Amino acid sequence: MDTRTRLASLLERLRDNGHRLTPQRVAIVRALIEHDGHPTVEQLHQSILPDFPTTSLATVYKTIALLKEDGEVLELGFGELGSRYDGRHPKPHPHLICTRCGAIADYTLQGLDELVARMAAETGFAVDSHRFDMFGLCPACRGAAPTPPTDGQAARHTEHRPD
Amino acid sequence: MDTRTRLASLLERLRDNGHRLTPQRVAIVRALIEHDGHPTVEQLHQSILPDFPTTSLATVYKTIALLKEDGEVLELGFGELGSRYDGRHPKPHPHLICTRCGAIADYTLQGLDELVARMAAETGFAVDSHRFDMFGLCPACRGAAPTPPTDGQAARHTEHRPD
DNA sequence: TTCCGTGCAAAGAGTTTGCATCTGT
DNA sequence: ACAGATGCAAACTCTTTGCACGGAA
Repeated sequence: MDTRTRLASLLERLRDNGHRLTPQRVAIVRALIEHDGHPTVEQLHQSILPDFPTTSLATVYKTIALLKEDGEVLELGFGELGSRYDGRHPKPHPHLICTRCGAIADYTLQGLDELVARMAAETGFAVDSHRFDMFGLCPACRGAAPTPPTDGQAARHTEHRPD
Repeated sequence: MDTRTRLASLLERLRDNGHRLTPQRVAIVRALIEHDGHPTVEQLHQSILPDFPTTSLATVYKTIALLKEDGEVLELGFGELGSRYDGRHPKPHPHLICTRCGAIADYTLQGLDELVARMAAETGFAVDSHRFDMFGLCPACRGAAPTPPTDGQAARHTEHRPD
């Protein structure tokens, strides 16, 4: 599904659920869908500020909350590191998170649902969602300086959340 | 490994790393190891209060931080729901979390390490840890009232974190 | 016109930190 | 004795909430 279709789908969903399509809301949803990656609330806020300079973080949070209610956005909370959102693929799936540059890659694991179902069956739990994250260094950061002390040579590629 | 051995092992580790074995610290580590489940900081704090009434939450956090540095405790952060700690099995492993009563069950998944290694190899990430959690209803909560409105009959078994 | 949404600021929760006072080693 | 630990309170971050004004339907 292309981003245009997905965007229309989300807006329609909001409208059908009795929510108003304010310009800010549309902009937030658009930013969420068009952002290639797993944006933070802060990043979404920043992307719409040029068009809507008075938009508050609270509004972004509220809009995302609406989408979460409908299961149209996947929230990846990382404790103190804040949360990332995926409005393109809201179904749970594995992620690879770079602990150095913050990049997050999606992974499609065949048979994961069956695996989860098997564990559920064995334990007697009625599982309805899951979370599978792996932490380490992304390909780019593996090649970069091991643990940059204070040098400014390694072209520290700026992916998301550089910390 | 029984809890007694594990406790001695952790205390030794702390001592070897140049940390002092204060009574509070020993009590916190003991509480962590002896707690059958995945205690919260609050729970650890409560368990040692009878013996050390002046102990502060900060001290509990600091002690856990030491163990985390040594990789001797597994931290399960749940965003707004706070964190749970596992001092018995610090190696990453799957968990089944009951969203109703808060119970957390461990699961030993054969071949998980190989699976993670395969995903790492395919994506080029250098994975050094992971997190695999499943959310749903535990066996006890499945049988209980679907979504207790206001009745007081269902013997709502008190596991951890009743929410 | 009527609610719902916005945006500001204040509140909240969990965790961390600063600092003076103790204490293990 | 001295470096390190404790414990209190303040600080911090991310997120939620209260409320008056503004705007979608």
